[in-house]
Amino acid sequence: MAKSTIDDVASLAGVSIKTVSRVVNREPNVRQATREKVERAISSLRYRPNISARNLASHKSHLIVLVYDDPRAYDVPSSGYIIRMQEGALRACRATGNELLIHPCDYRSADVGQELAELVERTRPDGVVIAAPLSNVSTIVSAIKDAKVPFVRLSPGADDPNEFSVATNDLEVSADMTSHLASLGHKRIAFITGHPRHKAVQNRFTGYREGLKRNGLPFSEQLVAAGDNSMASGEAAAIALLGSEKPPTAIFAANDDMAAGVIRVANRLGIGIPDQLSVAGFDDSSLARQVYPALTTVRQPLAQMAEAAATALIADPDVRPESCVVPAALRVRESTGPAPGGQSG
Amino acid sequence: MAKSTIDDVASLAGVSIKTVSRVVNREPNVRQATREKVERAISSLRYRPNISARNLASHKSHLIVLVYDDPRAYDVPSSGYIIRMQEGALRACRATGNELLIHPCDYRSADVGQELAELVERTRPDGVVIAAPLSNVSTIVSAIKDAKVPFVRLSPGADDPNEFSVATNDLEVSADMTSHLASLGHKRIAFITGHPRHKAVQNRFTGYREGLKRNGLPFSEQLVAAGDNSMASGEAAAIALLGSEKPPTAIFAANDDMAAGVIRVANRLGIGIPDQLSVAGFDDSSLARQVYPALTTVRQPLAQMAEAAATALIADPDVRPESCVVPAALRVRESTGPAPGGQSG
DNA sequence: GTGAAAGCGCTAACAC
DNA sequence: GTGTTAGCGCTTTCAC
Repeated sequence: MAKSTIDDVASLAGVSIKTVSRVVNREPNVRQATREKVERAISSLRYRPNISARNLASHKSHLIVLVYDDPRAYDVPSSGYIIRMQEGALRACRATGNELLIHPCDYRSADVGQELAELVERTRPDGVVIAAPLSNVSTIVSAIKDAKVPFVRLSPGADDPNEFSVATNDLEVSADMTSHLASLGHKRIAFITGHPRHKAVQNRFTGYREGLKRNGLPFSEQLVAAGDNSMASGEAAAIALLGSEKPPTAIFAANDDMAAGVIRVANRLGIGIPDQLSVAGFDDSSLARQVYPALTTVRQPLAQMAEAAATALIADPDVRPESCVVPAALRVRESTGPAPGGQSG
Repeated sequence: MAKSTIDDVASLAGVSIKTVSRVVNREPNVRQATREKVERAISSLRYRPNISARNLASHKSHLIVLVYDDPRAYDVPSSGYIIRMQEGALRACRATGNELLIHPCDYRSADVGQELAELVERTRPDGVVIAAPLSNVSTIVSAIKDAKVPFVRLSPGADDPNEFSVATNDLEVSADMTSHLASLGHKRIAFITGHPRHKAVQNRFTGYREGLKRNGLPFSEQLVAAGDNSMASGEAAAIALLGSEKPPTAIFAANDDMAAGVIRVANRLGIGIPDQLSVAGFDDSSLARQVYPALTTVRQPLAQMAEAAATALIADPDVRPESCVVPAALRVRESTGPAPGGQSG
């Protein structure tokens, strides 16, 4: 038997197609008895509305696009990051009968803007979720803005109060991590900065400084090394930091990949973790539980952030919520411990 | 200005909408001059065909669904695995103007079948790519088969010659890995088996035995430990293997996560890698380069496999290609070396 | 080579 | 509460 249409359902139920449409779309103004009659017809015919027809008639696509940095472009692909965002966006879509289109792209490419504009023109999504670090690249954001499609940025520190965006409290939680290390008796806490384009990652540095201040610890340039989010850069930073005159007793890296680099170097140098050196990361990537010892890190609520973003896009555009902040949480594992020889707290 | 339609283009170019349609769809039977005239109109109006209208009229959705095991369900999410498949499927879709819908699902759930049937009924994709290990679960495959939608299984060892499927040579390459270890002088090569449901993973075990045979090495049950693809199971297996009377000098795990577990245990026990113990994995997950020492493993051509599968689905169904095998490759890194005290070859 | 007419299966606007 | 009438923007069929 061929696919049944709304007309089949209508004639079987003995009503008009409009009534069927009302039942399917859960609109009001249908008597209970009629509704049940239609529902019986629907299930006996195994009727499923044709999405294309619905989209064409309703001028909506029921499609949400998730745009993120192409993992191929990274030194070490942070796949877990992407998967968790997809998970959240999918949850929002499934709950509402929408579909998710994923679109990894390389923000370093000259024509990302053009690429995204075409994507939007072609698929006419109901909304676009832009993940960090793309959400901080102005060419990307403005390409989507110009395409006149609703969008939400997944980014720390919402800047433009007119635009809805979903953020996490990178700064605050980084200060907390620094306090965690300070409370273990560490006085010389180093920081490895991340990719300068990634704004969230900059906030982590600010949070680190804030954390030092809160604990009455002085900030020193000697205790800061520059990284670029890759594990290799974490290794280089660790070598510099640990080879210095007064090496730190704790290293806080702006992401897990770099923290893993620190651990690798420590292993190579025979420096015990956490006995001689405490190491903390940020992201709680799957890597964090896979390195030895397991990494103390920060769990970003990526899935919840993406879910909130997609939900906002799907909701009635007139009642778009305020920009929201989903808090991250410390995950204390084995890589941090009392400062060596110190009077730990 | 509002979005332009095919009618706008037709009147601007002074032709009928059918001619515009022909140009857009690259159909023959349009004079070159006409074609150019239409193309000028298209670009001056920035015309983009409406997908929903096209799909409705053509009875196609231009959608490919990629179904895979929900990473949330795993102990250690193998996100890289999924990202690489997505990458390949996306490549095929982008090249042909199709879109990809991703659908992670839990194959342990009682109603996956129902869930997938509804997905297909709702989205009417032009094809479904089923990733391993789902491609070996009969309820899943038959749910999709019953939905009468074309599908391709990403699975080792195509069984049903009537069905198109894309595979890799797990068995052959596992034998090669075993030979690699044997050629380093290892005589006692252990194997950690993977999740019994994952057929590819079983083939790796067969390949291991084949490799032993090729190198004149005896197979021994004592050198086999059961795992379930998780890192924890790899650790347990390593403890059993290394604590036995005659411990192996090399351990080949059916996937990288378990191999990482072996490395963790060796680190904990103070066993040097590769000096005292060689370790090999399978998958070349990002983890493989993140553990210390970097893991010798097998690179599965996941992206190419998914691309081949999606391409086949998109192509004319009458010219569906033969089932194909995309070969995997050894990635020799630092975790394998000459057998200790042995007369290495 | 090109065009006219007839839908695809649904929703929107409005009548009843 | 429910039905009628028009489309939405394309592709298809077939005529010319």
